[in-house]
Amino acid sequence: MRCSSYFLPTLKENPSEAKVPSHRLMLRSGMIRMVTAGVYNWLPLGLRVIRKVENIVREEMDKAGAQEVFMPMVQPAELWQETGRWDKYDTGLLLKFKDRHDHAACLGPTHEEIVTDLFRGNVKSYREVPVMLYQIQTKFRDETRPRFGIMRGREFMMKDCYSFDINPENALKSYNIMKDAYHKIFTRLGLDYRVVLSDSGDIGGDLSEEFQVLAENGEDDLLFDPNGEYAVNVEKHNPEKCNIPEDELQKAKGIEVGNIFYLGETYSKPMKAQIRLQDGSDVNAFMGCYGIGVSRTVAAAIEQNNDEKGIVWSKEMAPFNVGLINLRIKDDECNKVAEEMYELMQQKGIEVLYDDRDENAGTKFANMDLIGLPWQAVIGPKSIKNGEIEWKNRKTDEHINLPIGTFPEGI
RNA sequence: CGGGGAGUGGCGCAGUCUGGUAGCGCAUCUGGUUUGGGACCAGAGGGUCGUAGGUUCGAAUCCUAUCUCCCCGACCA
Repeated sequence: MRCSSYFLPTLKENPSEAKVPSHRLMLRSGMIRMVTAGVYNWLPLGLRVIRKVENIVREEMDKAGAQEVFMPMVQPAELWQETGRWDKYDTGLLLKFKDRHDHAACLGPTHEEIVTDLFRGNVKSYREVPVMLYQIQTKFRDETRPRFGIMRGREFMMKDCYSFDINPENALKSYNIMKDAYHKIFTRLGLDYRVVLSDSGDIGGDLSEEFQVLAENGEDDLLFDPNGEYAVNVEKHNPEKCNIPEDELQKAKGIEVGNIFYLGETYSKPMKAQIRLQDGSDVNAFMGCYGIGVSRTVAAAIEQNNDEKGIVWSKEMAPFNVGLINLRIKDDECNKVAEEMYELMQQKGIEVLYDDRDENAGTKFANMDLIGLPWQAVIGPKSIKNGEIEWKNRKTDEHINLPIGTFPEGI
């Protein structure tokens, strides 16, 4: 992609409304723009990062045996009335409205009702389970106080997965398969995270764990013992069940990027989602649900990886692998080398953002540092007269000169 | 929802107390000089001050209402 034709509106100054690094940097680097409180446009650069996260999530979900579906954003009131959640959320996050037939509906904040309805209408036999269905989709929760950019938005991108089994034992197997997949996902994304026990809240069920990215600006308070025996969200902390002395517990702030719930019959019972067993009897499906805040994960990664110059992307999440900087767009030699390198990288499948604008060196460096691609390839008269290109590692700030047409290791 | 702060060209802000119809930096456009860390010179365009009422000869400035955004708290499958 060429900067000269890329829709990438960067900001030199900090927008006044952005108080945390991720929000500030996402606005400045041209990843997002706010439409209204908690609702954002994702611009091309930001969307590329979202897609990277989505693809990793998708790969690991598929490997774990889950199957991708796509459920509706608009959900009829009836299904929510079946579980009692229509009235329960009357004061809160459900954004309700009526269609032209005066039919009550809501924007989906989560999909337990929808997926349970899908399951009960189409799965009847123990032979057909376990079933794990997931989607990556926009959610809407009418939060009373959206904040920190997309960290707590009202509309956001989420991966939600649901499992169905014939008994608690099998359901826990599904739960653990998902837990394992989550470890793989957050490890691949290069995030420093902890798994903590959490309160199930309104979703119900009796076992839930959260995947928390450690960050100063996290909204959740965590407690864990250094040996890893005990780790909780403070809302779940129970001194009686904790063998560790209070003063030996470590405290940390976390951003909840994923959570997994064992639901049991919470939804299948009121919605009569039953499975016929070998002996001809029917049992309620034992369910689990598993969420990952895809857009929030992007913010969490930035909270954890930034410096005074801007974002520092991991290889897996970076919107492009390389930022190619041509310092002298009007110099024939520089231009020739830059164009050749741009072509070569594309041929090699290296995703490259080519700054081909007629700007000052300082502007280009500052912009590329802000965007935070893992590598910068700098083409200027100094290096090409030796037949070399200067490569800069954004994270380590190491500079190395390599012959034109070659690449640093690990790119 | 309670408390606090703020709305003035695209962005960041000054002006408001002590009314006299708007200013600065960045960005944008034109021309030129530049080009290894957000360069310089000259010129140009762009706002009627969140919105609605009111007071006044006159309102960005005073009064009332309202909308929006941000922060703290409560809330947050």
